Amino acid sequence: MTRTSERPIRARMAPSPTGRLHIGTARTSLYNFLFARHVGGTYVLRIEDTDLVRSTEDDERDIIDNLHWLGITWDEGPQVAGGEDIGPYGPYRQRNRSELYAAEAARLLESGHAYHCWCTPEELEAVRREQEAAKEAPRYNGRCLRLTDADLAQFAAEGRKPAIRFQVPAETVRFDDLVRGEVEFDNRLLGDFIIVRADGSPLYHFVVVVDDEKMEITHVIRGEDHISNTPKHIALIRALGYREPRFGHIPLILNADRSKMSKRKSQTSVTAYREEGYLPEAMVNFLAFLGWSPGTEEEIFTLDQLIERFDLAQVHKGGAIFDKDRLNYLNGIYIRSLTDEQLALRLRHFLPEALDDEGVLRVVPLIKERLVKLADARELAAFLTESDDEVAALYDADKLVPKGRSVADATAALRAAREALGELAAADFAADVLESRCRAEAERLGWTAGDFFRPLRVAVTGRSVSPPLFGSMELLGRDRVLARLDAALRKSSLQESLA
RNA sequence: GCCCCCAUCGUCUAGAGGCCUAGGACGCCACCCUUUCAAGGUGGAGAUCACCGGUUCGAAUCCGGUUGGGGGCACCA
Repeated sequence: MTRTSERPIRARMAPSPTGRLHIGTARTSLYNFLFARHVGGTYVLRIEDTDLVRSTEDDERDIIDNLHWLGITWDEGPQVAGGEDIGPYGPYRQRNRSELYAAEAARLLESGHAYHCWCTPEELEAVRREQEAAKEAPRYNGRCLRLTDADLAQFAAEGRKPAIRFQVPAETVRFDDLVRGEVEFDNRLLGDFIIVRADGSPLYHFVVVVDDEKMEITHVIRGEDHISNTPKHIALIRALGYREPRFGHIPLILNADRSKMSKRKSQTSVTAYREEGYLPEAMVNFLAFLGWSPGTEEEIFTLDQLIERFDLAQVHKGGAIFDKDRLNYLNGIYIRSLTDEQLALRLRHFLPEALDDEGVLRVVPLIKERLVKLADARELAAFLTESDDEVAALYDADKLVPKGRSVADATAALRAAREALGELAAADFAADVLESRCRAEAERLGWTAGDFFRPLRVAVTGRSVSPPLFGSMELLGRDRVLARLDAALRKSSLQESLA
């Protein structure tokens, strides 16, 4: 066997644009990336779009954009979705490599490693159903291996077009998996499989082998769901006279019920997490630790630190549940590690246009340590862009009145605050001034500060949970604060008179 | 059904024969701080290392079996 370890190291990610970038694909891409960068190898992006019906340019764009967003870079591949597709080992979209696959399939036909299969999908489906009913392994029965000239003439007369099927050699295949060690499989258990459809388009197991060879890939790191497919790939590699790459199968990311992470049971698209306001740094840190750990108690790592520390030998064998609580925790850590300016920049698209850049920057100190996700800023800062009427619509006695107090009490508190703050000039509407004034009022009325602040908070923000009260008042400004206090006063006096 | 893979607190994990009466983190609970909520601080509950046999003076760590879970077996990737 060729000693692949002596070839320059080349790894690849091979997403299929038949859906948004999947969390699992992102993690596999990340591990490949960390591996390639750690060893100083070359990293290649190949688009696996052999399924022309399901592949879309939108999905390719989503995948490439999100890979970039995560900070994953590559040396070869289509750099821009829908863009040019050239490079030293290009093209990198499989739809642009069909001549190559046709030629390699022809070689297999010629050498007798593959044969034409005239069975229709319906016929195959019927056989499969019979096998399942008989509790047998569902695999091809080899019918087209034993065709007579008469059969052939008949198919031709019917106008049938043949698919090309690979004849799997009866042998035991072994390989040394980079994360699992020695794996053995008896290929006699496999049925011959299709490598080219009747319409001439090639299938995954075939193209992946051809491309990995032609692109000189030395290390194939992929999800564990492919470990059972590896013997097929090795059989193909041998039949085609290719060099065998090293294989490494990483554990799967799981749904809460421990099944393979799927769209039905979990949120799997990276775009969705991005839109919720997860930071790429947090996502990368989180994903890296789903199946790998540096062997120490450190847990916060930048991409560069991950590259430095990553080692396939420390990748786990068991699958890991996607734990959103932990992602949330990490996201909070990364959000709080940003400067106010950096955070304001990232928050821009999550906040209403009505809040200008200066406005965003001014709310940041108030909401920063309250954000789990960037999108949380919308609710936290809503009181700033909502009109006084909108805020007033949120008032109700339940919120306005502190526990153990009456509506009359709340009214008294609001009135006291209204009068005290009304005496201040707009220029004096600063958090520290507002706070000392309000505390003085609370003391004068014999209220605890906490109780006294509650009606004010609801009056000013419409909510019983809000960013720090006086900072919020400062941002709102004198006129709007007083208007809201007045509105709350009307509401509570009204309720008082009704009571 | 057959084959392959896996197995430490609810979750992510440390652990590569004695350092483990199993460590950290998330989550949970309590307290502190405190104008709400957070953030932060302190403490706590939480794992007979799936089970059963071996090997060994000694096993979470090595071996075998059992059980459980997952994955694969497409003219999807």
